[in-house]
Amino acid sequence: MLSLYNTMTRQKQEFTPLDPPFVGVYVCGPTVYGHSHLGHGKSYVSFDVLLRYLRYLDYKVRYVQNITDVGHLTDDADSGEDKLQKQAKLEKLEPMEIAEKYTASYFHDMDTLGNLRPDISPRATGHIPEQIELIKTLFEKGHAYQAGGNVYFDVSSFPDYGKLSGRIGDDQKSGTRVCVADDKRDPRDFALWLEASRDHILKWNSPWGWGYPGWHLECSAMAMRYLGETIDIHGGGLENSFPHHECEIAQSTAATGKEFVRYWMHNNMVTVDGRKMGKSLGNFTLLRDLFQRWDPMVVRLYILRSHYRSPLDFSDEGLAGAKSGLERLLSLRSRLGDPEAGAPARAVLELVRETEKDFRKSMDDDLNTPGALAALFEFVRAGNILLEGNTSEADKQCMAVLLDRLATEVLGVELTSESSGGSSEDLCRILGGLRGYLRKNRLFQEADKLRDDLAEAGFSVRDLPGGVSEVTPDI
RNA sequence: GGCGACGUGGCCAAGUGGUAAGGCAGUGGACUGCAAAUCCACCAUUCACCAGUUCGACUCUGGUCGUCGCCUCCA
Repeated sequence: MLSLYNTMTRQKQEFTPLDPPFVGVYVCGPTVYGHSHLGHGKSYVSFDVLLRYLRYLDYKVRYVQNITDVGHLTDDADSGEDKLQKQAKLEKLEPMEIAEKYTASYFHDMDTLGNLRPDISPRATGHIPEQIELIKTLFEKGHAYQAGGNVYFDVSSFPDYGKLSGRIGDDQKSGTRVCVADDKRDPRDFALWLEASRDHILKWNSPWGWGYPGWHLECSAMAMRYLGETIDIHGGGLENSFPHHECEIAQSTAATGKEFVRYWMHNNMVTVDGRKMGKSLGNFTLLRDLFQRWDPMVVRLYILRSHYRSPLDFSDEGLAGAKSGLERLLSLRSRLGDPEAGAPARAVLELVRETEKDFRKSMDDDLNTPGALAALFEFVRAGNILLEGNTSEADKQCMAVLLDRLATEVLGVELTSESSGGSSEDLCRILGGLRGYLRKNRLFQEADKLRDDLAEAGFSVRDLPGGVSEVTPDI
């Protein structure tokens, strides 16, 4: 039975969908004005694993993740500049060109990391009518008020505001750096619609004049549009729980009178030397740069080695550890090959069953991927031992299927080296044969020279029992 | 100031009221022509600190110290 930590109740709860077997999941997507960094990677890998695991459990999941291509300001006062517009000026492009460019970059990085595409990736600018409708409803129900060309949500009309983040009461003023817009009735009130200045490029006509939607509105509008008024799971980064998700709850619940989200999930941050990796500190590492130095699957495994609700401190040492672990998994998978199915031995069936049981036990416990990986590594040792003895093709097939299902299908860690397909695979076999031949004839100097040259070219040599050698590209 | 999270071996990282998974690194051994890979063995009497509850706590309660996040856009 899967249990998930619900930020709203501050405890792990058994997961049951509203309308089984269907599950609606909404995850806050990126604002597309820059390339993705490791922090995005951790977040979206975590939720990708949630999706994969739900599907492994045979739920029919609809996964919606927005693309924010408008509307967020550089600061809380109305004076802030649209971030896309700012980046557009910098790059001398249209805001929509910026959105296109970084949306493509985002998808490319996520594909490389092995994340499945969301079923729907709605753009905020494509849902302005839905957002305007939502504001109208809030007006009708007395939760919104107008101040000039701006429209605000009246927080005092929604008593549950602050429940998710534990910020009850209105004394959020002391010690904060919030610059309160002076046309708000209450400092906690937040914008639903903002009047656009003359030089603002991204703007739309509305009942309240030309403007653009508030910062929190798009997620409410798009989540409800595609997943209904009550959605099963809403995910996002921890830093979004307040104010973003708090405001989403207020808007959506006030508009429909129904519970908006049943399970709130928040993933923790990537840190660098203990400090949050983020755009404001400028201490971020871009995924595309990371991929130059590390195989994307190393990065993925590195992320999975810590729990999604724990912070992950970025270090080369950690990445190196993940790399060794990945090599271990790859090595076993490659030893198993691609054999025919059949009737495996009892010991193999037993091992496979135990492994899957342990794996599921960890995953059921709020997606404990470090625990799930431990089960996999124990399987690797046991599998290697079995391979030392007499194993049938059916045994190997059975073990290979398990690895493919748990490591690749559920955790998304690709274990086939598709990079070495075709001709290079043939070359590796020929060179492996050559080293075997040289060793058999005790031409060790020549054999070792070949090994050294291959190492320099990025290939590892492994002498197998029986005199042949295996050549594989390094990761 | 308010809200919240965390503190486990050299590093990373799980965990249960009944006596510490796993990975990396390290050491010794088997195997090898030598390596690598693989396997075997070793590697925290101890889980920030101090009290308390308990037959028994790393796990529950209270306190102390430390680190971090949010309260402004941010995954």
